[in-house]
Order: sequence, then C-alpha cells, then structure tokens
Amino acid sequence: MVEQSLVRLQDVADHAGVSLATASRMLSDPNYGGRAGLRERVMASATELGYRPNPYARALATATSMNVGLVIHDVRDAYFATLSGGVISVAEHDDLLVSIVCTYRNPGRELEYVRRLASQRVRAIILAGSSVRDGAHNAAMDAELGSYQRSGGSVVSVTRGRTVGHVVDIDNAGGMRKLVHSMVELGHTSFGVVAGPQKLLAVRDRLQGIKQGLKDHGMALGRDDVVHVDVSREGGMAGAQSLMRRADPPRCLLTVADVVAFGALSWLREQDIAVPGDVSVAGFGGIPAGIDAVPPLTTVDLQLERIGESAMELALKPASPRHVVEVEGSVVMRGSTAGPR
Amino acid sequence: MVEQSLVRLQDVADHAGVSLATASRMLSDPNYGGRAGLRERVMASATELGYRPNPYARALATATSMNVGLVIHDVRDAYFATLSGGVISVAEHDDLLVSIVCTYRNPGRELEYVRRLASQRVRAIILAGSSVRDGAHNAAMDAELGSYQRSGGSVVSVTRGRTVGHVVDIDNAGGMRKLVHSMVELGHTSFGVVAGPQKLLAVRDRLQGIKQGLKDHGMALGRDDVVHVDVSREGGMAGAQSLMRRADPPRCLLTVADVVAFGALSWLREQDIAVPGDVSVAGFGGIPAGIDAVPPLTTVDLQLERIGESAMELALKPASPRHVVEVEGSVVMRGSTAGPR
DNA sequence: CCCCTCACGGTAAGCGCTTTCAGTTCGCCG
DNA sequence: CGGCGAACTGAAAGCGCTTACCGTGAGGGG
Repeated sequence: MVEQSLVRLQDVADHAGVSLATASRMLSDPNYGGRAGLRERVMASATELGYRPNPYARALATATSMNVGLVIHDVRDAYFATLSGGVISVAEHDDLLVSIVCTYRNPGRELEYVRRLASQRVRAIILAGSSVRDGAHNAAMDAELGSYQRSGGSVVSVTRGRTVGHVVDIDNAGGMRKLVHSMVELGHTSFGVVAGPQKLLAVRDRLQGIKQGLKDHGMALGRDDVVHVDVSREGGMAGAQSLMRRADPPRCLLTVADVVAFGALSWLREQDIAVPGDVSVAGFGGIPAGIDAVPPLTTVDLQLERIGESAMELALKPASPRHVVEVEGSVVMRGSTAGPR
Repeated sequence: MVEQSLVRLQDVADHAGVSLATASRMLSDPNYGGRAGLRERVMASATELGYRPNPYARALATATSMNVGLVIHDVRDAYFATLSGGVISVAEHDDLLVSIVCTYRNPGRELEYVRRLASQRVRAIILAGSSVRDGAHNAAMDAELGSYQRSGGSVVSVTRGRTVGHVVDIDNAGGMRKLVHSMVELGHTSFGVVAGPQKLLAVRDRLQGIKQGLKDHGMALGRDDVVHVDVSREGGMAGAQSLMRRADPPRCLLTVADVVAFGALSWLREQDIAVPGDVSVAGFGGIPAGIDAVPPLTTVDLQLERIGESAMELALKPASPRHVVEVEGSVVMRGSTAGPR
C-alpha cells in the first residue's frame, strides 16, 4: 500500500502554528488544558486538512491497538454468526475492530490463528469455539494465551476449562438436563442422541447433561442410543438415519446443536417420518432460524448474541481478577417435540 | 496493552551476531542472498527467542498492513455470513486478517465505517452491502473511497454503480428475470412482490428484473402488486400479509431475498395458506438454509460464498485496471413453487 | 598480478505518533 | 515590585521495523 502524501500530525501542527507535541496532546488528550482557543485551532486545522491519525504509528508508540481477534469455528454457521454479531456490536461501541478467523474445528488451525492474532498484537483474543479434550493441544494453547496475556493482551474464552483469561461459561450440561426433564415430562422414555465429535468439550458436557437428566428420572442411555457425527446439517442427517434405522427407534431425538437438529429434521422429512408424531426432535443453542424450521424447533436457548456481548465486555476488563460469566440456557418448547403416541 | 519486554528484531540480530538490517532481510526477504548458513542462523535465533515481528512497526515502516475491512449489513444474516465465509477463506490464504463491520443498512453508518477502516489503513475495503440510491451519500462515499484508493488502498464493491475500485457485479435483474420466466413456465399469471426498501439499488434491480421478466411474456405488475418492506424475516411476514389479504391474492409471491421469503413462508404457515398449493413462494440469494425451509425454497442461487471469494481475490489486485466480475444467479427450483391450481 | 565489479552486510535515516523532560510564561503571594 | 510555582509548550527521544546508501572483501578479466 503506497502511503501517498497523507496528512500527518506534523502538517496539522504546522498549519495550526503549534508544535507536533502540542498538536498530539490537543488531539488525543481531552484532559489537557491548553491556552484558550488553542485546542479549537488545532481541531480546526485537523478538520480542514482532513487529518486521520495513523493507527499503526499510534499502536507502535503506545503499544496498544484497536483490534480484537475473534476465533470461531465457522461464520457460515448461524450459531457463530449470531455470537459474532454480539461481539461486533459491543466492540464497535468502543471503536474497536473485530477480526474474525475461522478454524473449522481444526485444533491445529485454532492454535495457529491464536498465534497469528497474538503476533498481530490485537488488544484481545476471544476464543468462541469450544475447546477440545486434548492435553497437548490445550497445554500449547494455554501457554500461547498465557504469554499473550503476559504481554498485555486480554483473553476471553467461551468455553470452560481454560486456565487463562476470562471465561463465559455456558452451562451445557445444565441446559441439556433441563431439556431432558422437559422431554420426560412430555412422557418420553426412549431417547436417541445425535452428538458431535467426542473430542469437543461442549459435546461431552451436553452429553453428560443428558445422562444426568435421564438419571434424575431413573433412566439411562443404552450403548447404541448415542451416535457421534459432525456438528453440521449433514451430520444430523447421518445421525438421525443411524438412530432411526434401528429395530426399535427412539421416540425422541436429542441433538447436540440446532444445526444438527436441522439435518435430522431434513432426513426425517425425506423418510416421511412425522415430527413430532413419530419422533420428537430437539436442538441446542437457540439460533434464530429454529423458529422457521418445520415444525419449529424445540431447543435450549443460549442467547448467543448476548454471549457474544458478554465475551466482548469481558475482553475490555483487566486480566486480573479473572471473571467468569455463567450462562444458563432456557428450554424453549416448540412444535418439534410432543408427547409420544 | 502493556507491551512487556517482547523480543525485538534487535534481540534476534544480537543473538545471531548480525546487524539489525541483516536480520530484517533474512527474516522478511526470501530473495536476499546472504552468506551460506547465515540465514539459517538468523532463523534459528528467531525461533529460539520466540521472535514475533511487530506488525504495527512493520506497517509503519512499509505503509502496508495485513488487514482488510469487510463492510456488510449484518453478520447474523445468512446472506452476509455466507459471503463473509468466502472472503475470510481466501484472505486467510494470504495471511490477511478480515475485520468485519456491520452497517445494519444505515448509509450514514456505512460511510462512517469506511472512514474508520480507511483511517485504520487497512489494505483493502470490501463493501458487500448493496449501495443506496442517494446521490449525496454516494458522492460522499465515492469521494471517501477515492481518497482511500489514492492513498494506496484497494476497493471492491459487491454492487454496481460504484465509480471507484473493482466490482463484483451481481446480475440481480437478470436473475429475477430468469426466475420469473420459470414461474411463468409453471403457469403463473398473478404475482405479488415483497420487495425491500426502495432506496436499495439491489432491490431496485431485482424489481426491474421481475418487471422485465413479466414483460417478456406480455404481463405486468399492477400498482398494488408490490409492497416494500424491511429485508428481514419480519418484513417478509408483513409483506406476505399485505399481499395475501387482498381481495384477489396473487398465486405467486416473489421476494427480494431468501430471508424475506422465510418470513413470508412463516406467515403463510400461520394462516394455513398452503405453499405451494395456494401460493408459490420464491426467494433470492441462495442461502444454504433455503433447502431446510418447508417446503424447500425455490430461489435464485448467487453462490454467495463464491462471491465473497471473488471479492477478496479482486481486493488483492492492483487498483488499475479496474476489474468487474459478473455474477449470474441460477434458478433453483424447489418445493415452494409449483403451477397454480 | 592488479584493478574493477559486485554481492554482502552494516550504518543510519526515517515511518507517524506519544511522552518525558526541560524551558517559558504567567499569576500571585509576600 | 521581586520571586516562586503552576501551567503550558516545545524539543527530542524513542516505539520496532524497513531500506536506501555505503564501505568492504572476494572473484574474475585484462
């Protein structure tokens, strides 16, 4: 990028007849006094010349930037898009720019991106993708985040189990547990679970919540009642198929994410299996599109956008003390679930 | 951000026993020769010390940054999320970071953001939200973009009518025209159009395409056959309602965007109006979720992700000559449309 | 065998801004 | 009316990196 004769602060200073130092102070320190009218004069010059401070020079001089990095699995996924919306909306309020990177659930890539964002000296890094159960990877990640934080960066994770930075802790287990209670209340006794990759912590927690919920009612999942698929529409289709093709298919399908539920609904529709007539289906997350599914999707609403906002708010706080924001999901009963029979 | 004793290039140079300049060259200019083994030694030192170049210093020195700005209406909207996915995927390939800002269709905000991105000295600005028909605003925007480009920035607009920068020109009119042809082929003769804000150029073009398509078959839209609503689910509901509540409701509803079609479908479902039995509904854009609608949404597929990729690719090209990538939509017939009766 | 050429590597000058430090200028008290 | 501070302003030193611009040593041609 050929930086072509842009107005520099020096030009403003010259134009206003003050020194570079004074111009700088007038422009960026509102508490600075200054001779009567001087501030106005400098401001006027700046406006007249169309001065725009060079953020890189400023970042270099102050060792502070106005960028924050947001690491998600995939923008195209409504779950993350919605969350990102929240992050962006509070960031913009503070004139911060949000750089989004997508890992597509590849831990190596995630680490690589955190490194890159750290080298970029962004002011904060928000990890919104759930972490994985991989000791080595987590250790590396924590080390990276730790050194980033020590160098002044702010870290926020929307996942539990991180040893560094603030945390937005989604009660995945609790949400699922409540959902199961609701399903049991409807009269369900046979469940099938379309879960995601076992390595994902969030998946594990949600699964755990389901088990706990069932246990609360003296029930339990059989060995074949859980299938692990990709967290995607395709995964949902495959999962539904494998569960429903059994000799004794479940009457209630619990999925680990709304998008997976969409896939399940799609497959069921294809097969002319009635929802919720033949089988109930529930999702998790509460993406806006759930209401448009047919039938509308019962889910655990996490208030994704609010989560994004919280994360960004935490990112603005000093690293110490560490904050943990607990987020509970609330069961939203819609048309995709009903009592069996 | 307290920049705390991070390793600087100078440290690497010292450690490797070379000068700052040499270290810099070895690290960032692969074509530079260098005594045998010297490069390796510098690299090794860098690795050992955990050196990370400071991007702000680099940006300051080279007047180039590794950030690009993406201006969209709303990340939460699948249309833009999908497009963003494309932009991000090619950007990452070049180690570029994408900062996303949302205008929520507010032109003033759009201008404000472009200004901000320009001041941030991002390497490129991609305007993905359609532009508006507002002379003053467009003049201001073009001026801003022009000066940004003159100062070395790259500009790409995913909309026609911009006088500066590269363009990804979506053939909105043509796409709609083809869609109308398909509908006519199905036997439709009475249409209702749920359009967006008249000020949006894309809306206008799509509307134009509809008119042209009808004209091709000797038909035309009546005064009341078009309603203008927000480009949103709610807008779609309101639009469908106002069109279908007429004495002689249309048998085919054309909407200006998929999300609007979703709203329409939702309202129709609520009213127990059968789709496509009583009325056909079509969208525009081709967001992935269309396939999950019930019935699946007939639409004009724009290949949103590909558009994002193209935009980012153009952003990498020199400003001159100006490139224009033409994008045609293709009609995808799905369950939401059928012949009348 | 010497000089010229050239590839290397070092020195130093910025990139545009912030901020310390020191020099001024007033205002005000004694 | 002189002197002491407070309040400003300006000069200058970086922030970390790139990149002319040179001096230097080695290699090759005359």
